[in-house]
Amino acid sequence: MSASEKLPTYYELVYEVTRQIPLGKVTTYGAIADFLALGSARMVGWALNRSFRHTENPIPAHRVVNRKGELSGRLHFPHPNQMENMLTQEGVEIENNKVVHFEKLFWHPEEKLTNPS
DNA sequence: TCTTTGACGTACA
DNA sequence: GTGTACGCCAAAG
Repeated sequence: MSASEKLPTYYELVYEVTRQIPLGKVTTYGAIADFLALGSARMVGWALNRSFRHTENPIPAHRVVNRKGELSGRLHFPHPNQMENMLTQEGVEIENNKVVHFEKLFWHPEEKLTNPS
C-alpha cells in the first residue's frame, strides 16, 4: 500500500451508501447527504459523477434521484435513456422522467444499518 | 491561491 | 406553481 493512499473520502462514502440501495428502490441526493451529514446534496451528485471512475465497483447511480423523484442525472449517463431503462428493468416505473410512486419506492439510507455485516 | 463549476435543496417574491 | 437567489463544500483549471 502506498503511503499516498488516503483514507476514504467524501465521495467514497457516497458510493458505499449508493451500493446499498436495494434493487427496485430509489433514494435522493438529499437523503444520502443528510445521512452522511454532508450537509449538501450537491456533494452527492458531484460524487456520483465521479463514480464512473470506479467502474470496478458497479454503482447504481441510476437509483439516485432528486427531491422530486426526477431522473435529473440521466443526461450524465453514457446514454441518456440508460437511467430510465435500468430503473424500468428493475421494476421501477418511470413516467415523464420521474419515478412513479416515488414515495413508495423511496429507500432510507438508515435502512442500511439494518443489514448485519 | 483564486475562481468557477456542480447528477441539489430550501427560502422567498 | 414558477422564477430567482443563496448555501453547501470539494475538485479541477
